Amino acid sequence: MQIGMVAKRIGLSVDAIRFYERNGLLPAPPRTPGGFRRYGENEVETLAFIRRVQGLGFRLSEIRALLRLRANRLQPCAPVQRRLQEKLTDVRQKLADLHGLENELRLALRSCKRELHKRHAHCPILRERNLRKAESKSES
Amino acid sequence: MQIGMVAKRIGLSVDAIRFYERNGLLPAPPRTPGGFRRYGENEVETLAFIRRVQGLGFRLSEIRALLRLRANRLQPCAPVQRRLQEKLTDVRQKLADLHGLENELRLALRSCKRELHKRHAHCPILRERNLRKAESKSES
DNA sequence: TTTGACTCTGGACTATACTCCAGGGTGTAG
DNA sequence: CTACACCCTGGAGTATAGTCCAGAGTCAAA
Repeated sequence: MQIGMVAKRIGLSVDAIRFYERNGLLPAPPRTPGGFRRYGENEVETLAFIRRVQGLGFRLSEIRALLRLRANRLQPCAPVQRRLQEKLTDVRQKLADLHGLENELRLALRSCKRELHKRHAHCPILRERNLRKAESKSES
Repeated sequence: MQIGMVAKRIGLSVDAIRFYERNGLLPAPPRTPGGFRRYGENEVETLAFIRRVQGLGFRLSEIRALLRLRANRLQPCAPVQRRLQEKLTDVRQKLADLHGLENELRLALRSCKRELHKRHAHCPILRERNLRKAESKSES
């Protein structure tokens, strides 16, 4: 199978596959005498694996580590578990951050709407002194 | 006030402030005869504004637009409201995505743990055929 | 006047995960 | 044999939000 076919089957670009090879995620495959890469099902599986764990939020450097684990056939589960746990912690942190952000945005939006109701021309978001603290003496 | 002082007060790097100037977020301030930037409270407020809305998850290109709104003193609230609403929608989308991700990670982790209990040596994450579908005939 | 801290510019560099391109070669069907 | 689709390499470019640097100049105090 040549690279374009693999790309189509997995749903990646040809460039992406070559990029993975250059960056040590996919081993260099055998070539035709003319230099074309020839892939088998193994490589396709590896690429599918990459896509899948990428979908789990791992970045390529982390996937590289996972692939090394996968390469030696001992396949120890514990390190993977540790990584998953770390990733889960990350995700939960991000969730908390985003919840906070959502709240701030809701408040900001609400103050904006109140302002419109009162038919004031000035926006409380733009005029920051209304929101933070009244440190505004030196207003140009 | 010179740039280092402003940087310290706002909690930005000197380079970041110059970067904002280069990129049209902060107007070019007056200079000393020797070429040093001289800032007043106005600029400090603008930088505080930048930090604040950046904390609300806006990126610099969006902040640039907000600053333009802020510059003409009409200060229309409605466009700001629209942007806040869009940003809120974004954030909620991201939250949903992350919740999904969290769930997937939890499941992956659980299957990993089950496997350890059973004292199997192979990790279900690394051996993807256990998770996807059993299309494994051509296993090298 | 000298010192030391600060500032100036332009440009290169960081990380991420690729994409796009030119200029050339290959594989295969008709 | 010729066309045409496909592939090769190396390098540049994309977006984001800055950081880091050299080499030079400036400011204020002692």
